[in-house]
Amino acid sequence: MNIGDVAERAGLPAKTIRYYEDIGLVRPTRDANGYRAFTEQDAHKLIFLARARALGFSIEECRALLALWEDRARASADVRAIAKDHLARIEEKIADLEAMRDTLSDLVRSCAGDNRPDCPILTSLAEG
Amino acid sequence: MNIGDVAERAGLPAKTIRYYEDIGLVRPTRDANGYRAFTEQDAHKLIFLARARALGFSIEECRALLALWEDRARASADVRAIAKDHLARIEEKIADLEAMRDTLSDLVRSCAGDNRPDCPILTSLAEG
DNA sequence: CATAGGGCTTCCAGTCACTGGAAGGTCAAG
DNA sequence: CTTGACCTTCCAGTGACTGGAAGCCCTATG
Repeated sequence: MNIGDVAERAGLPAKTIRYYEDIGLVRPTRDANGYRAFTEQDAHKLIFLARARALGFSIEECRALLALWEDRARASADVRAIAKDHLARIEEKIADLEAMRDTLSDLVRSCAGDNRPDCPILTSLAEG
Repeated sequence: MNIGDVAERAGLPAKTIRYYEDIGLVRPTRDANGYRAFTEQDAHKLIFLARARALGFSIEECRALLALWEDRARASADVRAIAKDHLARIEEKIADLEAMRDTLSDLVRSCAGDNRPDCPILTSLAEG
């Protein structure tokens, strides 16, 4: 398979896949013409990566998950620990964003949004 | 005021303030010894910036907000538009993160997390 | 007067995960 | 034979800092 084929199958840009090779997440061989040759297994790996990335796992977490995936003697506890940590970070982020959203929507609601200069948004940023 | 003083007042690292000077958000003068000399106005600007950044506004949005803040002839509509756009992006992010959280917490819940290799998290990443 | 420490300066490099673009090789169709 | 889609490498840029090295400045103490 050429890079374009796996790219389509994984739903990832070819550039991203080249990058994944650079950092050692996939190791395709090469055809005589220098083109990357992806196996079916490589394609599965990339699909796995695309899904893990879509769930917000960092590249290093993906690397760890891939290693566990390929390790038949893994303990599911190790996988679960990674996912749990990640879940906790996501929940933190959501809480942070919700706090921003609440403040911002209050401010947006309180601002007339007309031609006049008076603006509670600016006042709040200036005065706390 | 030296950089350390404004840093403490604004709650920003000195490094960040130097960076803000680099990109033209503040323009302190210099003392004879080369130290940055911040005025009371600079301090207020930095406090404004710190608050806007804490609400998640990008640097370019902060630049625009700062310009509006300093423009007595501004229309509050312009400020409100920036805030509303930002609010919409935050709401998108929250929705994305909530989708991740929901999927992840299902997966974490379904995984035994013991010594055995069977892991629904990996299965789901591999098979969709 | 020397020195020790803290704060200040600049500049360079690294972060994360790509992304864009230039310059050029390869391949299949018409 | 040419066109156009694909592939290659390499370099640089993104956003918003952050870390670190090398060195100057200021104050306080011995």
